[in-house]
Amino acid sequence: MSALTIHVAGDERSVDQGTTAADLFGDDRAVVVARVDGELWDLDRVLPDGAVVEPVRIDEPDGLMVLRHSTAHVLAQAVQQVNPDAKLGIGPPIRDGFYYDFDVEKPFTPEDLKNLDKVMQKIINEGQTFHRREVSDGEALRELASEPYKCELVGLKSNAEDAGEGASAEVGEGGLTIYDNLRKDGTRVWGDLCRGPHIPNTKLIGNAYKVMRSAAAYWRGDQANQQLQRVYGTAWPTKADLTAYLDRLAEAEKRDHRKLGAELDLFSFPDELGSGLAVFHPKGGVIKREMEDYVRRRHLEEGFEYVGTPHISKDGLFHTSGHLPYYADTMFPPMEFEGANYRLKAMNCPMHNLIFRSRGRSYRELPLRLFEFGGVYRYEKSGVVHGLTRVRGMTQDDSHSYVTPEQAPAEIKHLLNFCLGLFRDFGLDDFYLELSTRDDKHKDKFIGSEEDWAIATEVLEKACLESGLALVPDPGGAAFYGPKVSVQAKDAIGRTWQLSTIQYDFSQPKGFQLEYTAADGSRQQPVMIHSAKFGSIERFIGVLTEHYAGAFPPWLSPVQVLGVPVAEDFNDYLWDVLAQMKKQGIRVELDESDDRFPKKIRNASKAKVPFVLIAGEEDRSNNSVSFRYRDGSQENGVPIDAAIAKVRAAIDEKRQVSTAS
RNA sequence: GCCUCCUUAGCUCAGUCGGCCAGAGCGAUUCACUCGUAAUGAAUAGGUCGUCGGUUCGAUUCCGACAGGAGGCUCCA
Repeated sequence: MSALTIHVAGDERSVDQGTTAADLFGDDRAVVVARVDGELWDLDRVLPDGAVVEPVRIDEPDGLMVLRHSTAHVLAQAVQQVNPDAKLGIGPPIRDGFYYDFDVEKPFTPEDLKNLDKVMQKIINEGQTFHRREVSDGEALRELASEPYKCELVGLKSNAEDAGEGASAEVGEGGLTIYDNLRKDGTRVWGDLCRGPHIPNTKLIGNAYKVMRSAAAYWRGDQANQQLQRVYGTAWPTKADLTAYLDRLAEAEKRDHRKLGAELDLFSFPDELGSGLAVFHPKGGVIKREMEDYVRRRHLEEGFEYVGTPHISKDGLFHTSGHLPYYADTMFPPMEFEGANYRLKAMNCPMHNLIFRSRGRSYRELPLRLFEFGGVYRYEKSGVVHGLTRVRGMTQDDSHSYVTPEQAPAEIKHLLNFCLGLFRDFGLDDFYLELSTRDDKHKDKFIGSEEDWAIATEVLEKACLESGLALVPDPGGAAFYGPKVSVQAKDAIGRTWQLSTIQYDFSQPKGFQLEYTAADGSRQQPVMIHSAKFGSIERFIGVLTEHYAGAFPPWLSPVQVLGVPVAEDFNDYLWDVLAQMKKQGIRVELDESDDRFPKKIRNASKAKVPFVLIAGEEDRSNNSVSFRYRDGSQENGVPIDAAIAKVRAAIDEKRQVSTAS
C-alpha cells in the first residue's frame, strides 16, 4: 500500500492509502465529523493525499450542526416509518435544534409528536449508521421518484441559495449524495437525498433530543407554494445540555412580558379594542411616563426640538411622501368624509417635513432636529401581532434631523452615540449593529438613483465602522427610501432585540421639495435622517420587562418603597417615614391590609418592589427602619435619614438594586 | 393573510361521552386573629362556559361563521 501525506491538527503525517478520519480520531467518541481542507466530511470518507484534516467535536458549533442535522434525519425516518405516504421536504439544523418539513394528509397532533419521539428513540438505540453514496442527477431522480420535493431540489441544486432557506443542507454545488441508514447487519433501512455530513452512528444522539412542536411552513418559504407541516426538534451532546436548554426556555417563558404585564398589573390588551392595541394600567403608566420624561429630556439636551403632530391626515400627504404606493397594505384603510380620504398615520416623517417647510429655512438652522412621541397605527396582519413587541398602535420616539449632505456623517454618529447612551441608562449594554441595504434583485421595491443609494450606504457604513461595534449586513432590508442602520441589543438572557433605527433619506426631501438657503444664497436640498431610539415605546417596555423579569431598577419601578408593618400598631410610625420619602418624590405604598406579616412579605416579594421597608417595635424604639431586598437579604436598624438618602441615591443613579449592600 | 391548536369566575385551571342547582385554588369583600421575614382561620359575593347562527325535545358540550389568543410560516417603513 502506498503511503500518503496528510496534515493532522498541524502535524504532517504519513498514512496508508485508504485511511479515513475515523482511523485518525476513532478513539475519541466526541469527534463526530472531520474538517478536511476546510469542508466538513463524514469520518468514514477516504482521505486524499495532502489533505489537511482536523477533528470536529460534537460540542463545537460545527459538530452541533451535524448532530442536529442527523437528528432531523432520524425524525424524517420515524415519520416515514409511521406514515409511508409522508413526502419529505427539507430538514436543516437551526439555532438550538432542527426542523424537518413534510407533506402529509393530516397535520401532526400532539399525540403524533409524542409517538414520533418514541419511534426516534428506537431508531437511535438500534445504532444505525449513516453511509454516503454519490449519485448522478438521473440516478437521484429515479431513486426519489416518489419524493416530488426532493426531485425539485435536484433540479435546483445549482442555485441552492435561491431555493429557500435550508435547502442548501440537502443539495449544493457539485454532485448529489444520498445517505443510507444501515442496521448493524448491513441492511438498508432508510435513505435521503442530502449533502451531509452526518454523525457516524445514531447512538451518539442518545436521549439528548426532543421533538418540540409542529407548525405549518410554506415550501421553499414562498407564500404562493404548498404549505407543508414542519416538525421542530432539538438535540444536544448530553442529556444535561438538553435539560439546561429546556430550563432556558422555561426561564424565557417566566419572563414573558405578556404574562408579567398581567401579573404586575402593568398593561393589558382588551378584546374590545381589537388585536394589537394595548392599554397601560397605572403601574405600567409609571414606567411609560418615567421613560418618556427621561427620553424627552435627553432629546432636548442633544439639540432636538419637541414638536407635535396629529394622528390622521388627508391621504395626499402619504402620496407626496411616497408611502402610499409602497405601503398601502400596511396602513389602515381610508376614512372618507368632506370629499377627502383621511388616513391614520403610519409614520411621522411626512408631518415633520411640513414643519420644516412651513417657512424658509437657512443653513444656519441646520442641523434642525425635530422630535416627538408620535402615535402611529399600522395594519399588521393578524398572524403577526404579538404582545407589545408587534402592535397595531404604538408610540414612536421619532426624530428627523435635517442636515446638509456634509453634516450627515457627523449627525449619524451623533445619533448612534445618543442611542447607545440611552440604552446604557436603561441597563442594556451589549449591542451590535445591522446595516440594511437595497436588494439589487428587487429594484422596484426601492426608489432613488443608484448613486444616491451608494452615497447613503457608504455614509452609514462608515459611521457604523467607526463606532467599533460589530456590524452585520442585511441586504434587502432597507426602507424603500433609503438604507438604515439598526441597533440590536442583547438582554439579560442573551436574546437580541432590534431597537433603534437610523435611516438616511434623500428621497422625501425631494418629494416634499424641502429647501434651505445656503451661505451663497442658493437654494439647496437637505438630507433627512430618520431615527427612532427605542423604535416604539410599547415594544421597549416589553423588552425591559423581559430583560428585568419584571424586577425593574428603582427609578423605573412603579412602586419604589413598600412599607410592611410587623403589626397594625406600627402603621402610623411607618407611614410617617414613607411620607418623608414621598415628599422627596419617591413612590411609596403602605401595606395596610389585615394580612399577617409573613403574607405581607410574600405579597411584597411577588410584587418585585425594590425596597421593602419594615418596622416593628425594635425599629420604632430606635427611630430606624429595616430594608428587605428582592433576593431576601436584609438590612436592619437603618436610621430614618440614612434610609431616605439611600433610596433617593439609588433612584438618582438609575442603579439596579436587588440585594443588601 | 396562511396552517394547527386554544377560549369555562378578575387570574390559573377541573368538568360535562348532549340532560337535575357548572367546580377548585388564588384574588376580592366581610368577620375573627395583631402576629419580626414567601400563604392564619371562617363566611360571602362572583360565570346566560368568547360572540352569533345551525342541528336537536334539549347545546357550555356537536357543526359553521366571526372575534380574541398561542405556536409557526410569510411579513415587519
